[in-house]
Amino acid sequence: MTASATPRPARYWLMKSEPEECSIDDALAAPNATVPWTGVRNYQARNFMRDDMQVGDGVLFYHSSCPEPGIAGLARVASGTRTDPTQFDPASPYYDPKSPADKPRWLLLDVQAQRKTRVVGLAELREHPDLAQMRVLQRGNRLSITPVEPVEWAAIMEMLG
DNA sequence: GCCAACGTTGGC
DNA sequence: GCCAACGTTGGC
Repeated sequence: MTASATPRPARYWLMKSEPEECSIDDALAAPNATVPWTGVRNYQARNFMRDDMQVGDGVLFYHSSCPEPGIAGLARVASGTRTDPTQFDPASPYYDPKSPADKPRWLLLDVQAQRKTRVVGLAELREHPDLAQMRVLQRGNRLSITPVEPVEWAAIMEMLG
């Protein structure tokens, strides 16, 4: 008899992307609306991908470093991790000459865009009491991937209607 | 363009 | 292992 793995409850994440590089529109226009999440160069964010994110997890697609920063769409984790090839590409802005070819430092996973939303900006997010602890709203937050609590996800779904 | 916050680097 | 210097992020 085979032990059937009990799927863990869905988790939720916020992933930042500069829309000039890959906007929610760009992701939706990609084949199968799926894009490889290249360029993560922070160990904590990498470890989230490697250790905690699973196919099917919900993703808030966040636009950063742009005129209207905020949540701009919904997506899902669409693959497990694999080597991020941009770390070995000298022409890439994400090139990491210190990453050993036989032991790559950096990983990526696929993200499948589901839909574009209205932009929910930081000011609006800060108004919601359930979001007071949200990682992306904390002072000095710089992580490009952060966990989102179920209560926070629910509040944002409600804001989106 | 400013600047606060944070992670990384590297000398010691 | 400490910690100052430096580079990057990212909202404003």
